[in-house]
Amino acid sequence: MPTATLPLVTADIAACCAPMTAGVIDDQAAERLARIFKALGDPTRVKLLSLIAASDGGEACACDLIGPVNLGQPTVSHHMRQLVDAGLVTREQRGKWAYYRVVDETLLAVAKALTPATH
Amino acid sequence: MPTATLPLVTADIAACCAPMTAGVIDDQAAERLARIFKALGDPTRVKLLSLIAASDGGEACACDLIGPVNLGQPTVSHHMRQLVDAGLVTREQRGKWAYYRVVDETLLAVAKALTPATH
DNA sequence: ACCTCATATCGACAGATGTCAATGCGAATG
DNA sequence: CATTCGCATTGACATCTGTCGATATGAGGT
Repeated sequence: MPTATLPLVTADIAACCAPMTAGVIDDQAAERLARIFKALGDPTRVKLLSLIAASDGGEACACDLIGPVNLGQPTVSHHMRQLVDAGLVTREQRGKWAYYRVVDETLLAVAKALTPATH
Repeated sequence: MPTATLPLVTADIAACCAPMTAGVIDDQAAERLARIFKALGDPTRVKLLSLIAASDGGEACACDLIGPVNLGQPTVSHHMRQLVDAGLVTREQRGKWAYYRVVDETLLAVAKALTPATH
C-alpha cells in the first residue's frame, strides 16, 4: 500500500452503508465497511476518537492526544493516520499544530449500517 | 487466550456503548468497543453477518455460509467464532447443524455508541 | 541563519491475523 | 457399530499491525 492519504470514504459514503441487515451486502460495500471497522478496531483509536469528539470546539491537536493515551508520539501519529485514512477524522494543519476533527457523517453512516432492520 | 467462548459483551452491553462522542470514554469501554469493531473489521465477517441477517427466519447454518464467501470451511468456522466471541451472533447446535443468529442488541448498542452527539 | 518545537516518516521487531490442509469429534443414518 | 456428514480444532505459514527509537520535515521564534 502506497503512502497516499486518500479519502477512502468519499461520496459513496451513503452507498456504503445501507443497513447491513437488510439484504446481502455486496463485496465492495463489505470491503468499505470493514475498512472503517478495522480503523475502529483498536482501543487506542477508539479513545482518540472519543478524545477529539469530547474536545472543546470539537477539535483537538495531536499534542493534546499524546498524554491521555500514554503512548509515544510516533505511535499516536500512526493511529491518527489510520483514522484519517478511514474517513473518521479530518486533519488540518494550523501553524505548527495539526488539528483533528471527527467526521460526523461517517459515524452516522456506519451507525445506520449497523442499525438492525425493523422486522 | 484460552479456548473459552465467553460472552464478551454481556449485561454491561449498555454501559459499553454510551455515545462515544459524548465524553471521554474510559479505557474499559474503549476496549469493549474496540473488541467488537475488530470483529467487524474484516470484509468476510461483514458479509457473513449480512448473510445471516438476510437469511430466512434470521438464522443460517454454517453450511449456507461457506458457498457465498468462497472460502474454506475451517476459515469460515474461524470467522464465525470471532463473531460469536464478540457477541455479534449466537450459535445454536441443532442436530448436525450449527445455526447462527444476529444479536440485534449488540448491533444497536454499537450503533448508539457511534451516533454523534447532537450539538 | 540558527534553534526550537510539533509532527511525520522510517526501520525494526514482536505479536496478532487470515488462510489452508489435515485431523478430530459428535450426531444422524445405514 | 461402522460410516457418513457437518463442523470445530490444530498446526503451519505468510502477511499485517502496534509499538518504539531515531531521524526527517517544516513552521515559528530569537
